[in-house]
Amino acid sequence: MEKNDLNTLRKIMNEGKKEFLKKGFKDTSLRNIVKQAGVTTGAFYGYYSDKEALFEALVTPVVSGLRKLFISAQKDFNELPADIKQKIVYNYTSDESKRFIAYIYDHFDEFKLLITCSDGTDFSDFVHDLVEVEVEYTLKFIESTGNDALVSGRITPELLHIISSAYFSAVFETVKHDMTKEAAERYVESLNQFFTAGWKRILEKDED
Amino acid sequence: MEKNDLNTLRKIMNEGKKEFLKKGFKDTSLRNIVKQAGVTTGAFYGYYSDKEALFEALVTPVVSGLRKLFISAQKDFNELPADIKQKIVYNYTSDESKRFIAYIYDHFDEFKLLITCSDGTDFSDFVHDLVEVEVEYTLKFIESTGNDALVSGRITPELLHIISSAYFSAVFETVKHDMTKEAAERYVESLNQFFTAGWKRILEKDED
Amino acid sequence: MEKNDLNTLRKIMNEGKKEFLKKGFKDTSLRNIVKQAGVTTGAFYGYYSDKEALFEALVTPVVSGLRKLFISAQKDFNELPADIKQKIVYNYTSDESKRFIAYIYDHFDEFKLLITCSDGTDFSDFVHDLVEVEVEYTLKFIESTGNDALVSGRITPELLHIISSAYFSAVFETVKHDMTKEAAERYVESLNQFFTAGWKRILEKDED
Amino acid sequence: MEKNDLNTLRKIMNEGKKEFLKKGFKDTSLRNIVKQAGVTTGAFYGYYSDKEALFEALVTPVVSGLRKLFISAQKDFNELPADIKQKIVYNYTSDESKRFIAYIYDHFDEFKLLITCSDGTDFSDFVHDLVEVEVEYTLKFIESTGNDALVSGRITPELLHIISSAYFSAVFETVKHDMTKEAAERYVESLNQFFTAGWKRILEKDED
DNA sequence: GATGAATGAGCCTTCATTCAT
DNA sequence: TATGAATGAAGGCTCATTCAT
Repeated sequence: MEKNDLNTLRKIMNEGKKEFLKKGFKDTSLRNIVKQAGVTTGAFYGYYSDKEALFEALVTPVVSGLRKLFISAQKDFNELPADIKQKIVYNYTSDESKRFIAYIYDHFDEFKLLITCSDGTDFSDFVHDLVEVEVEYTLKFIESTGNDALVSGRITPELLHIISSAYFSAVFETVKHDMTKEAAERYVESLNQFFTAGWKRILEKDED
Repeated sequence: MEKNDLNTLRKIMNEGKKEFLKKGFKDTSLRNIVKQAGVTTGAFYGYYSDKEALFEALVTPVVSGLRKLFISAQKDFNELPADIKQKIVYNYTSDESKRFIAYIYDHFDEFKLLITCSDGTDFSDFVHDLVEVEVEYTLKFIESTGNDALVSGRITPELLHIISSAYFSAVFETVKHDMTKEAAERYVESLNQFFTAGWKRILEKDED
Repeated sequence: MEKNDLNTLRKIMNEGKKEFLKKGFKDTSLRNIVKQAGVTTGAFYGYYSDKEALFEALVTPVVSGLRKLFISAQKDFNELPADIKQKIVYNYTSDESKRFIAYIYDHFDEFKLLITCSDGTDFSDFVHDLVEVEVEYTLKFIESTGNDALVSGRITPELLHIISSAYFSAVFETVKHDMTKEAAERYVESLNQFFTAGWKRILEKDED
Repeated sequence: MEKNDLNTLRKIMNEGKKEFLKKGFKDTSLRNIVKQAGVTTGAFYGYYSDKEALFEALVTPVVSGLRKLFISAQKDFNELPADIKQKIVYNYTSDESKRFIAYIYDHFDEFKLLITCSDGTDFSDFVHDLVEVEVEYTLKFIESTGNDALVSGRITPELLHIISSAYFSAVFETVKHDMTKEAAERYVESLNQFFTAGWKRILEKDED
């Protein structure tokens, strides 16, 4: 029984993933999943309450995994003394990016699902979540270092949101384009340099 | 009613737009469009070959309009002497952005359609086109100014692609979030400063 | 077109009626109706919003027809002078019954549907409606003739309800058992005599 | 839990009763019963062959209990000398009714099941049985007392059936409406007076 | 006795599209 | 041009029941 249970569930998950990847959430039919998996619709509903529940099951672990990874990195950094933060912020970002990319490439299919095939699910803009976390911690960082960008109005939360969105969009382009992990690392490194310059520019006083 | 009868096509387009905006391309049913428009399915098929053709008709003009605007700006700039280009590049970008934003806000619904409701159509990533144009012209710019970023491998087309994607994603966040035109202009201005810094950083020699 | 329209609708109604009659509302499947009717599911939904809508369409005309007939008879009687009412009440009932039975037998299938096959629909206790009308008018009759049965508490609305239910149940037994119209008339006539005696008994003073 | 584990059968019966009462036989799903009962489908099928078998088990004891009670009362009465029967028939009915009501209220849920939730089962008109018994004994009574109602054709078995149906319908309205036992007793007493008058009327010679 | 995964036919309903008029 | 009835495949999902363990 144990063996068979795992098999059916595994088959459903595997084929579900494949189908979602191939056609996207909305155009994937349950019937097709179970047919490909060689099981019946009834069997499916023994495991999941509906199509979205399967998608969720496929994707939730990595969503919260990434989120946890990301938040803990932000938290750890945030708890450092202000002067240290100031000094290491860009290097820290670089290290963090590497772990971020590593995590993504350890669960590539799932991120592909999230980025490319999630329309019609609750995950259709999961990036938004990350953006919000980043914005939150960026605000904390700016405040804690005594930077005047916020109080002067040079930066607003909305602007941070937009910049952050730009950043994550760029990062997930690696997934959209099926880059190799190595390429992704290289590009994100460059991207970081690019963004670092940007951050420096808007965190420092205007000199237009 | 007489006046209303006059334009079946207009009614289809209006209601189609409304429905697509409300539910997205895939979840919009043709029957609902024609019902709302007060016409029949048969009438619809007199104008469009299918549901996607209507979406296309709604969106194609602004897609190519923006594309044309964008390309001509890039072309005009590209045809300037290298030293001039070098000097004015960032100001030029700023002006171009304003026209870009103006165009978007003159056709806000259509861009909303493209950004938010196009999943399932050929326009699901229409930004890609713009990115490619930008990459193409950025390459030309770099080459024509004798910058060594490309030959040194510091920059690759893929990296340009990613940065460009980031930029356009950010720009279209204004649409996603229903910003006012004025807010959008402000944010994109800031965004430009941010990206300008980035460009400077990666176009200049490494100094890590 | 007219001819075909009528045919499809008629076929759906006819076969729907047959199927409902054969299996009852809940056990009748739409698929079977349309299959028997030689049309498609899509065609069905052009006419009715769902299975219950078809049942309703089949049955509503006679439900309200009978109700109207019944109410108007009750009203007419109720508007007579009290002494006349007193005198003719039982004969009046007899005449009314005949028209009632006539109406039922003019729409026998529909009443069979209502009595035997309506479980799961809003008509599952349509008799209740008739009972309430009868109770309402019986109360008026008792009051208007100065009878003390109500004020003395010898009769209550609940008791009237029960007796009325008994009466209509009995009447519709004719349908349940597929009696001929002639048999039905005879039985209801006897039933009326039976109930008349009962009414006399409880409307008159207790003499236990 | 230990105690709870002790009686799988009881749990099935309890939850089955609850579910049938809540949704009716057809709309009750076996899966839901076993889920509520905290047992498995397999366990269920160890006790009952199918869903209807459970319903039957729930309801059969009281059906035959009532039947037995009813038949024995009828038999006892029937075995009395004709002249005695004649004299006491209506009082006898009254006493019998009390025991009848008592029995119903001792098994209220089961009767509710029978009256309100049995559609789709063989018990959907369990009253029929009682009616037939009553008709049978009424015929015997009429014959044994030498009444000419039958031979004269004034009364027929079908008429008896209808009147009997009316009576039992009325009695079970108490269950349909969740009357208290006391109210039920009162109403049935009134009902008996009502029906007694009716019986007298049709057993005696016509005098219209 | 009991498990509970699996069956698979069946349910109602929606859809883009066609076509005779 | 326009009608709108009809198509019929496909959708997600539920169900009583079985059976290997």
